[in-house]
Amino acid sequence: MYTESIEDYLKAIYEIQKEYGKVSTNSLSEKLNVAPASVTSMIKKLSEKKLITHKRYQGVKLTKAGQMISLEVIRHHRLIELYLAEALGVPWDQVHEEAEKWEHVLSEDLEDRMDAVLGHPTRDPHGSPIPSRDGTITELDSVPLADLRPGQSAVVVEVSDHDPDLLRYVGKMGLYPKTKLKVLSIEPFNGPIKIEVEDSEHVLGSGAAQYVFVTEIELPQSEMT
Amino acid sequence: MYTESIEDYLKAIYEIQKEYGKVSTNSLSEKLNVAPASVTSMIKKLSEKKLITHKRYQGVKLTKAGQMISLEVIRHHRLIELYLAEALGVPWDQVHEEAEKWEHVLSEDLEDRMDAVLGHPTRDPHGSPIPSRDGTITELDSVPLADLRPGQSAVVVEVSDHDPDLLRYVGKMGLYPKTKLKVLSIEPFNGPIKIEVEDSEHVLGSGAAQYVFVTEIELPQSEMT
DNA sequence: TATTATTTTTAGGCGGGTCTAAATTCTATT
DNA sequence: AATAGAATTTAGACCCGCCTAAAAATAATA
Repeated sequence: MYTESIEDYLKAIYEIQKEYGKVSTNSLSEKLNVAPASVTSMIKKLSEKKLITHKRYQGVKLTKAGQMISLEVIRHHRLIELYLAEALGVPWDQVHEEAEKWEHVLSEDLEDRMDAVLGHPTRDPHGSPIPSRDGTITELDSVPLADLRPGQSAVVVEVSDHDPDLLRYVGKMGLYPKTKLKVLSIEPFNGPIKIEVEDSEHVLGSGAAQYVFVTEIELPQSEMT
Repeated sequence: MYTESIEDYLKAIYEIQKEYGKVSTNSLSEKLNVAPASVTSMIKKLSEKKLITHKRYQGVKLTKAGQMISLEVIRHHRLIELYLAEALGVPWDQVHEEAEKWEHVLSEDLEDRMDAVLGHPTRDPHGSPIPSRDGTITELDSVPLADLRPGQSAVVVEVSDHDPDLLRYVGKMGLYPKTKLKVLSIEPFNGPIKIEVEDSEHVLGSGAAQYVFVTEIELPQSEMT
């Protein structure tokens, strides 16, 4: 078994890799809130354990083994998030914090039980995909809500869970995964975006709209304006 | 917040204190599977934090503050055990191990939610009392099953959870908390004990009977032999 | 290209928790 | 009371994961 710290690094590497492609020492330092020097020494350790590959002053990359572990941790994390939301009614802006700690001590047996109780789910409360036990993960295509044009309709796929305030903010407008919405207007220069959600209008800043991911949908004739 | 290690020590001290009265360095060393020297240095730390009092070469004793923390951890532990058994069907011989890790990372919010879902329970799956949030704990009077005399009837109050094998063993005979039983015979010199549980007979060794705690009950006339 | 700015790494240190080996103190027995 | 045995503590060391400060390598810009 690996230490909590190692699991956190691997998870962070996976996430940065997915978002930016390249994983630098600094990006890890920032994401994990540790000094760059600390990252360097952990990189050394992870390399020795063959969980990542590393070229000095270039970035870092997960090996197959490293990726399996990170996906296992992410699977724990997301299953826990969903379980807490479904079974214990924990609000979606709080599940992340709880899962951050629990994910490291969850047994495989309990993982399976939760998975079964939840009916082998594929998405967590924020819409992020839950990797299967064998490390398969299916990301859905989506774009930031901020990239839509007025008149377009879309369905929410995923909301970033990096900031609880953001989750509460967009939650108040009903912007959860699977929610349908229509863009009414977008002010230029990253101005506010007016949307329609379940027959009521909301306005949200472009900052928030950056973190709400959607896919465009064609509305049936009857629902067209 | 205190470290996981500190919580483990405090919990162990509470349990040894309850079982044997005096808490020696060696007893902690054994219970926690660490070298005696390690215990000594942790004792020093806990004393400085005023969580225990300590007289050289005498034992150790929890302060009020130390006791509150240990009871908080025990509350977590037992709530988790019960929750896992009730909500996720984890067998009673496995809940302990799971709880050992989770107890240290359980938030107060989640503790409350689990407590509520379970209906503010007072006993864990092994019959051990669950301390209330304010640190109240009510032990029930009981004696080891091994101390009963032939002919006596009793109800199981608590089964020690220190050994999963023991739990599986007595579980096979249906000896769970609240189970009624009657002692049919006891062989001398710590010999086997014959009991009747729900109209079927079982024999258990005195070793196991040492860890099953019961209270005597008067059977109604109709059920007397 | 030379210089400055940024990123990354090295060097050295610290606290937490553990260990082994040796010294000390207590306890039990003769 | 002397001494052997057991329990406890001290001394010194290790690993983990983190830190700061300074050096080195790379990237950016005048």
